[in-house]
Amino acid sequence: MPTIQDVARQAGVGVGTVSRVINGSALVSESTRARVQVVIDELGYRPSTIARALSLGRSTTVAVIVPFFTQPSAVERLRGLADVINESDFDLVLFDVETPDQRDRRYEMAAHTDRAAGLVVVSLAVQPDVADRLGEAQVPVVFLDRRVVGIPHVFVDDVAGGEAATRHLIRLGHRRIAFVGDDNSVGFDFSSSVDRCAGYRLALARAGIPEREAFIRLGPASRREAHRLTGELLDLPGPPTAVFAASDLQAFGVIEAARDRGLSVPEDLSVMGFDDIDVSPYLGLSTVRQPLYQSGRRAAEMLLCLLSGDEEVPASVELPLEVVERRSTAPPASRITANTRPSPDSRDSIR
Amino acid sequence: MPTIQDVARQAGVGVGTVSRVINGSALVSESTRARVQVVIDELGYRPSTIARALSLGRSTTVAVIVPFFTQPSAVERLRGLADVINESDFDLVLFDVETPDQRDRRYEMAAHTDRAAGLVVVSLAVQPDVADRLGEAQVPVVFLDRRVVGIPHVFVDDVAGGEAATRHLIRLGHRRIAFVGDDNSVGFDFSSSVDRCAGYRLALARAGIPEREAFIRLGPASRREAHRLTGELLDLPGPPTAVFAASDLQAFGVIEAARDRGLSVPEDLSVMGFDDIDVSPYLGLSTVRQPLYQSGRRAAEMLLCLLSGDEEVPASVELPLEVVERRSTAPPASRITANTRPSPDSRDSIR
DNA sequence: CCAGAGCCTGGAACCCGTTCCAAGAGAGGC
DNA sequence: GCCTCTCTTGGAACGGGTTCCAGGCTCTGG
Repeated sequence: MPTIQDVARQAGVGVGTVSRVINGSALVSESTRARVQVVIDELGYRPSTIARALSLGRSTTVAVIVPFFTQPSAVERLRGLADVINESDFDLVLFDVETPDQRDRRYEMAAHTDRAAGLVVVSLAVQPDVADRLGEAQVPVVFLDRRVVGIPHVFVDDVAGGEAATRHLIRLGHRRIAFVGDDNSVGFDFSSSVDRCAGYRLALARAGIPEREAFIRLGPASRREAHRLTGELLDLPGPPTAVFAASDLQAFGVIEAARDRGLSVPEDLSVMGFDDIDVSPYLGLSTVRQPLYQSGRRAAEMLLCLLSGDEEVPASVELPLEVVERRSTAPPASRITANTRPSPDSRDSIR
Repeated sequence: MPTIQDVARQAGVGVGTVSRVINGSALVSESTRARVQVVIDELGYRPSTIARALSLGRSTTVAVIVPFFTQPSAVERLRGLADVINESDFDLVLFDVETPDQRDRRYEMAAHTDRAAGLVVVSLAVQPDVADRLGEAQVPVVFLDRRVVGIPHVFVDDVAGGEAATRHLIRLGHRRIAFVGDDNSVGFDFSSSVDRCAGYRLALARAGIPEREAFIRLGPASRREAHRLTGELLDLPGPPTAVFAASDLQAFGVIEAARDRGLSVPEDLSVMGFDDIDVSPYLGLSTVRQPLYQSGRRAAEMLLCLLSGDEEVPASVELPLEVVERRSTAPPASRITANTRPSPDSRDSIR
C-alpha cells in the first residue's frame, strides 16, 4: 500500500505538498497539483484514515447506541441515521444494547476513548454522572427519542400522543379503555411508554372517565407479553372495549389475544397502537404515527452540524404526531351484541 | 486526556513498561505492575484506539456491507453479526447499500483503505476484479447469503429450499403452482430468488408437472410489487391454486392481493414464503425457515477466526433449511367449490 | 537594481501507541 | 570474587498523516 511518502518521492515534491493536494488546499500551484494528482492516480494511493485521525486528533466515526435494534421502530430510525451519516465523510459504528450493563459499558467507552467523533443515543436514559463525563470528554452527543436537558435531542411529545390516541377511542364512544405498556423491567427506564400512559390518563380525566387501576397493565415490551396482559384484561369483570397499546408491536399482541378468545377486532375490541411501523398499514392497525425515519435523519443532521462546529444547532427538535385511523378501531357497537350474550355476571363466573 | 507519556512520567517508569502493563505482558515485575496500575486508575487513562491501530497497522473495526438493511431478513442477520462482533474487541461499522453505485464505492473503500480490519458482505455479488483487489488488499472477507468460490462464506441451499417449498405444495395436491420472485431490477444480481426459482422448476419437473411460463412472475422485491404480480396471475385463464413467493415479504403481498379479490387463504389460494421472518409465525405464513440470526453469528465468527490468524477456518458453512407448515397452505379443496361457481370459460370472459 | 511582499514549497515536529534493542540489576555457579 | 545468565526496564524508532515554519522564488514598485 502506497503512503504519502511514496507519492511525494515519485512526484518529486514534499509530503506537505501532497497533503495539500489531497485536502484541496488553495496554496498549491495548478501545475504541481496536476503532477501530484497523476502520481496519486497511478499508484492508487488512498490516505490512511487511521493516520489521518491520529494526526487530526479526531476520528471519522460516529457511534450510534441503540437498544434492541431489531425492533421495527429502531430499524426505521437507524435507516434515517445511516442515510445521513453514510452520505457524509463519517462512518457509522453500531452498538446494540440489550442490558443495562452493556449500556454502561458503551457510555464508558464513549466518554473515555477517542473511538468516535460523535454519538447518537437512541431512547436510552442518561445518568447525570455519565452526562457530566460526556460533557468533559467534549464528544458531541445527540439524543433521539429522549428529552435530555442541556443536550441536543430529537423527540416527539409522547404525552400528547397518548392523549390523542385515547381521545380517539373516547370519541368513538368507548369508556372502558385499557392501557397495555412497558414496565421497564429491562432496567432501561425508557420514557415513551410512561409518557404515553400519562397521556392516556390525561385524556380519561378530561373526558371525566374514572380511571380503573386494573385497566393499566404493564410488562416487558414484547408481543408475547402484551398477549398475556390482554388475557388478564379480558378476564376482568366488565372488560375493556378498547385497548391502547404503547407500541404497534404490543398492539399486535393485543389483537392476537383477542382473536385467540374468539373476539373480533374491532367489533368486540378496538385496538390502538403507537409508532406506525411499516407493517401496520398492511395489518390495518389504527395508530399514532411518528416520523421514525425522519427522526433518525434529523438526529444525524444535528450531530453533523455539531461536528462541523456549526453554532446554529437547535437545542431540540420536536417532530409531529398524527392519529391514523384504520380497521382496528370502531365504535363499541359490539356491546349491544355482547349484551345479547350471557349477562356480564354469568360471564364473570365463567372466568 | 492523559496519554501513555503522562502515565509513565507520573509512575516514574518508561512508556514501554506502561504499554506492557496495559497489554498484560509477562515481562513486568509484580510491584511495577501494581504501581503503574494505580496511576492508570488515578488518571483514568484509556489508550487511544486510533494510535494503537496506527501502531499495530490494523484497525479495530469490522465493516459490514448490507443491501437494504431495513428488510426484516437483513435485520435478523445483522443482529447475529452485531452480537458476535460487539462481544469481541472489534467495532461494527455499518454500510447500507441501496444502489449498485453505492455498492461499488463500498467495495472500493474496503479494498483500498485500512478503514476496516475485516469485511462481511451480505447477499451482494462480487465482480471478479473486485475479488482480486480484495485479495491483494489482504483484508479478510466473509460472504453471507452468497456463494463465492475461494472466499469463505455462509449460505443456504436456495435451490433445495425452493424445491422443498414447491414439493410441499405438490404434496398437498396442487398442480397449478406459480412463482413470484425478484427480477433483480436494482442491479444487485441477488442469487437467492433465482436459485429458489430453479428449485421450483426442479420440483415441477420431478413431479412431471409441465412448466407454464406465465406462472413465473418477476418484479422488484417488495410487497407492493408482489401484490401487483399476483393480480396478473389471478387474471390468467386457469389461475394458480398455489403461489410460492421468493420471500416472506413478497408472500404477504400475495396474500394481500388474494384477499383484495375476495379469495381466502388457504381455501382459494395456498401461499408459501421463504425466510421465516419474525412476523411470519404471527401471520400464520407457511414458509421455508432459514436460520437468519445464526447465519449472522456464523459469518462473524468466521471473520473473527480469520482475523485472529486462525488457520482452521472452514471454506464455507451451509446452514439447514426447514419447511414450516402454518395456516397459509392447504390442499386445493377449494377447486371443488370453485367449480360450483361459474365455469372456467365464463370466468375467463369476465376478465 | 534593490527591497519588500506574496506565493509556493520542503521538511521537521507532532499525534500516541507498540516493539525492539541495549543495558542495568540481581542471582547463581564455580 | 568474578562471570554468566535471566529478569526488568528505559527509550528510540516507527507507523502515516497534518501543520507550521522557514526559505526560495517571482513579481512589483520605487
